[in-house]
Amino acid sequence: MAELTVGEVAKRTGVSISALHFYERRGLIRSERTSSNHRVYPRNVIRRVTVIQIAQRAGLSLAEIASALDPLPNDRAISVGDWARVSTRWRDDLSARIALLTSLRDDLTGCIGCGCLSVDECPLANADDKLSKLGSGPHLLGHTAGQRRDQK
Amino acid sequence: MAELTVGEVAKRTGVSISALHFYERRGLIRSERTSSNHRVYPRNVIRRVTVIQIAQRAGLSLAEIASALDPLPNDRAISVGDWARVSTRWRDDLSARIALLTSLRDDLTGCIGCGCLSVDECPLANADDKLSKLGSGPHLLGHTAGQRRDQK
DNA sequence: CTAGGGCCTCAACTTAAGTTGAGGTCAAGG
DNA sequence: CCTTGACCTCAACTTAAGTTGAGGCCCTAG
Repeated sequence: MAELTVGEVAKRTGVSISALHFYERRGLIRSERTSSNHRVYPRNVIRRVTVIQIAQRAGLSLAEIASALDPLPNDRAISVGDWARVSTRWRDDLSARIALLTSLRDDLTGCIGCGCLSVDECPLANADDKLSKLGSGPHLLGHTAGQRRDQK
Repeated sequence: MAELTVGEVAKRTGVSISALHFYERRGLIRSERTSSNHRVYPRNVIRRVTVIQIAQRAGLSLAEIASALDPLPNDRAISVGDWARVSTRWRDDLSARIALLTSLRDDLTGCIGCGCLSVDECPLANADDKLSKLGSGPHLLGHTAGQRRDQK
């Protein structure tokens, strides 16, 4: 049994069938079809989906994940080298996000109870400089959203 | 000049007028009207909006912010005590998010190049236990989204 | 008087990541 | 033969946080 059906992939990865269809439309995974038009996946799709899940937890959007995964083989298994390249980048992204949140938390800790929220003196109130770089732009949203959503 | 117009609030806080309208619909801020139906805000709305921005950076959704701000006075300025109560809670949320991302990063660091992505042995591949609480579900998206949007 | 600026409302659109449902196919089992 | 289960497609809906645009009011300056 070298190949898997959608249902099997869904079961093994915990990702819903509709999400797998969706990933396929977005170009994150690919499938072959049986004579009766059912999807069939090579076994390594499991690893690919796993990588996608990790990246999502790290806060990347599917678009970002897609572009990172793009150069990787679809048919062949993801190699150690491929993974090293990709994971290093993601770890760095994560570090940046962590640094951002940490500095915000530190400011927050310093300001608890200080009542200094006056727009000009508080580091929190005018931290925009600090945060505008990473915090803004098109990704935070998608990104953060992902995180928050988890909690519901 | 004890009162502010929307345009002034927008200018001072960096939040667009349409976003201020939106916050009002969501119950995060409140306004009075002039005889010609224009919004007028008490000066402390600036502080309130500042607090909203900080919370958004911390990763909270407007709904969460609204419920935290709910018990706080709309008319009177936010007191030091109010702020301490609210900011302490947010700092703790932030700490939790930071811890989550940090553990993910550590796993990622440990796994770079190990090629162990096999579904059963890798801490990353089956970290679901760890992360499922905070990381999955429908909310990931929305939350992140807020942050992302800011940047545009 | 009329142009412009600032503001108002309301509806529709946007992105992300999926989910949900309707309607249809195919193969195996009773 | 007919039902059931697994799968297929396609369109529409969902949430979040706003943005955009149309159509309209009021006040001030030229």
